[in-house]
Amino acid sequence: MAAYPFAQIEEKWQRYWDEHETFETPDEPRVAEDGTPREPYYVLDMFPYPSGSGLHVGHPEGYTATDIVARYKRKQGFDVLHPMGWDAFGLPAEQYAVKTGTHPRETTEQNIATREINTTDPDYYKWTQWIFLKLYEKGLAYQAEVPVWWCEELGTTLANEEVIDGKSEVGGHPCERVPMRQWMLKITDYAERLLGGLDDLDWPASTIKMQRNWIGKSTGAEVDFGVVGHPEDHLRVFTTRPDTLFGATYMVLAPEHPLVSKVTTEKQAGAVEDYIREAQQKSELERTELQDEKTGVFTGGHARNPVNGEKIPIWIADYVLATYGTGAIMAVPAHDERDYDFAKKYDLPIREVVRPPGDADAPRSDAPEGAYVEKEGTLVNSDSSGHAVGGIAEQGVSLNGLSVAEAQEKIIAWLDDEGQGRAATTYRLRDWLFSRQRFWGEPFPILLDEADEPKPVPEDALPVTLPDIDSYEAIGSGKSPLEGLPEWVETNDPETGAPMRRETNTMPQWAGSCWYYLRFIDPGNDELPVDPEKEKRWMPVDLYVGGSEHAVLHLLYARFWHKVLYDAGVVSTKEPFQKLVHQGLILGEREFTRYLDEDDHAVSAEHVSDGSDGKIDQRTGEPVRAVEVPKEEVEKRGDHFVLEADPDIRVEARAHKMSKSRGNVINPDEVIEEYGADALRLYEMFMGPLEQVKPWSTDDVAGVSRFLGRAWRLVAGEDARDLDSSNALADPITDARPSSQQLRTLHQTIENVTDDIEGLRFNTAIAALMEFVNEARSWDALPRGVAEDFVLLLSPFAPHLAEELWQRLGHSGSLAYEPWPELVEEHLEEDTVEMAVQVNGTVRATIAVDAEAEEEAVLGRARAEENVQRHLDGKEVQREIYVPGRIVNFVAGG
RNA sequence: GCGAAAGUGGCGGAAUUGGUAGACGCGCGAGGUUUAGGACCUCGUGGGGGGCUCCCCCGUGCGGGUUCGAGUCCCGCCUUUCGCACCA
Repeated sequence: MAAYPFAQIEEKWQRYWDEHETFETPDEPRVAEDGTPREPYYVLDMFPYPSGSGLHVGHPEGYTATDIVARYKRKQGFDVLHPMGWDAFGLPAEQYAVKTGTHPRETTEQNIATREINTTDPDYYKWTQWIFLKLYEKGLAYQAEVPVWWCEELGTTLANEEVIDGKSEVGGHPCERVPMRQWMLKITDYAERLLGGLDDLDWPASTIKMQRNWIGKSTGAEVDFGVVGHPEDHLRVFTTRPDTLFGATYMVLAPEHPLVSKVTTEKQAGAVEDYIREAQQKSELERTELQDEKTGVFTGGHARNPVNGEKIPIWIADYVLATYGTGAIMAVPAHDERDYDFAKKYDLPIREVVRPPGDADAPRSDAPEGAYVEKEGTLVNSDSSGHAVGGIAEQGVSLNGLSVAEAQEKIIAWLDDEGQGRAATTYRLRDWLFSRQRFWGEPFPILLDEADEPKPVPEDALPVTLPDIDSYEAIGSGKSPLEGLPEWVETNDPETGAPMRRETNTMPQWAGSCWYYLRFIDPGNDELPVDPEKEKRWMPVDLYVGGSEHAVLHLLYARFWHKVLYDAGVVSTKEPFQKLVHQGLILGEREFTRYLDEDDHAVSAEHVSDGSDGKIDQRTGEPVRAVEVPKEEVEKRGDHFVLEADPDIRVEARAHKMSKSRGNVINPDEVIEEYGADALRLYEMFMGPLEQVKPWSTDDVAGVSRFLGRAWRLVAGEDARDLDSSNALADPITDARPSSQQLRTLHQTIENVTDDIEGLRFNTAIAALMEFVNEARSWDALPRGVAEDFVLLLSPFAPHLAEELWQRLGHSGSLAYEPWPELVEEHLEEDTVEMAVQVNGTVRATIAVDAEAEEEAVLGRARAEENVQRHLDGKEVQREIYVPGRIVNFVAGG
């Protein structure tokens, strides 16, 4: 039998909330009893985003946390907006999973029905298109030819990750890089603001850092190098170390650099072409992963260093990325590790120009081993001031003797004066490739004329809806499936009537989720994405909870759109999400694994490591296979778990990510079936800190379920078996005044639970509620007022049970808007306190002393303790440490 | 390779201003209750030791240090997890 009748209780109260629209968020602020309007509080979960592993208990974790905060804030007198919705675009095959993915609302209640939004609803994506038009009007959406992987056999384009060794991951068909017309969003225009905006956000430091790294701001200089034999051209490089210009002994271009063919000499043409072809076959993944050995070829051409007129060779190498900076670098092997490796391999000259601090005077004929990359030291070998620099400047420049910082400043000024360079900032962030050749996405509100010139669809013609078709399959040749629907594609210019074609690419998955938090505020508006008054009232989102896998993509894209909407006057805040928390992953139950080699001999776990093709015995390189071991056959020896039957064989003990293939997925529906939604909520929060990765343990769910049963019986009575035993109360519920001891227990609980919810420490908040119940069960009688406050404290965590108990305590309505119990400090005060007495830092006794006791009296009591005397015997007390209410420490020696 | 976070009982985790380490829960043990129980109740539970209402020693990844006092602060390692990975 269940610990308490949760099934009846939960069904009853879910129906009640639904019928009474208990959690409806009003558009107009509610007014508190004293006439002041309630403050708004906006708490939001990231859109459910279905994955291949289907529905599992990780899903409700974030929702439960936000639901607890929402319920708590309502009791604190806030108007709370806590909506839910889903993003169904992008993954048609998983739409069913998306729908079941929203099912966890059973655990978070149907408090959202009237604000539900769905990105695939034309009434929603009308405004996604509207926002795209704003981007377009501002010149932030443009078309460009971008190389993408194209697979002829599969008839589709593929992402970088889907191509290995120039072949498709699926089927192994050959692929090639083809430039295609793509829509791009100019997120780079906002790089600086996206960076600056991070400063004032209450976000996890790691996420802020990831965004900073992603944006990747570098400051330095652009420098123009002349091309020998081509006076009309120059090679522009970006460098963060312009101080090392005199140390540049060669240049390297990315294989895709536009000037490669021009600088290549006839003699080198064959080698260069071969190299470029090879580089093209590699995916970007390979180019970066196979980093062990750098490769490159000499073009035969030379460049001229603007600071000294030196003629240096031009190479091409794929360690220089076409997409970063200018796609060309000056190589300073003495002060850059990559350049150093390359110079060593191809025997290129290395010239030291920054001498590390400490050996400034040491004369050096040979370049030192390795690259010195620190920015401390003194410039050497950097002087062209005695002469004109041929064709560039009348007078050279000297950096010798300067620090790195001084040298940078001086050389940038000199380059600027001579027109050969300038201070510059570069970002790693690239413009956002915004089009997909898929059916299931938002259509672009764009028409193309006969010359392929885009023209926006007028606002009043939105939305541009997807056609109603059965087959979503690709039609080949790199075209969107929409292209095969002439009746949809062919249209007329609504202004001139001229024949036009619709843009057939669709928007990527991220589009709809870039602004959904605004739509929740005003879901039915057909005039605007969101009403400005309402936007002002609710924004920004006060608490945003979601997985860290979106740390860069969604959170960066949404911030970008938000800033564009701010510039367009649509929103009043510069940042959308004020406070952000990532819930930690929930892993499967802990498993014990042993390993067997091919002959079924046991292999101790410490010898097993990851091979290229699964687990191997690292001593022999032989493959091993994993076998699960029941936990009864395992014991702990020292730091490791071993087989009970053979203690020399270690087993691996760890929890794994839930996945269908591993078969360790816990389904929340089954947990709810057995223990109820309140128990599931409570357990998910009790497991540990919200942000932390935690292993699931079904046994532990039983523990919190027992606690709920004890709470139920504490208030409803030991005999309360089901709802039919009417509105029974426990006999010991009394109308007598609570004792000071009872008040102290209650108010300690109020203090702990309140502080812990504020800090999102739900695990310790629940522990405090458990302590209350453990204590209260020993009382002869439970005063009604104490019981009521306890039920209110419990209610954010176990709302169904709390409502039922609240009703049994004599209330007719929901407790959802009952005020949160207030802490009364004086109830916390204790008459006596326990203090530890130490001798030389080790506890030798504890004494109960009057809370008001004077230091001397306490020390006297402490000294009088028998065990303290024993340890002080024959010693002289040199010092007495007294920390009121906490500790006494006698420091004795001799 | 670089960066960040974290290492506490058999397990999940408490103890974030240095002040009685192990709250709370699981598991385990003993007892009670029950026709029965994967229910409920009571007590115990870091390890070791003793002459066992009590006392002693050891104990928060490892090695040093600061302090009357360190899980907490400092220095140096080790391990794990998560990011980033030629960004000039």
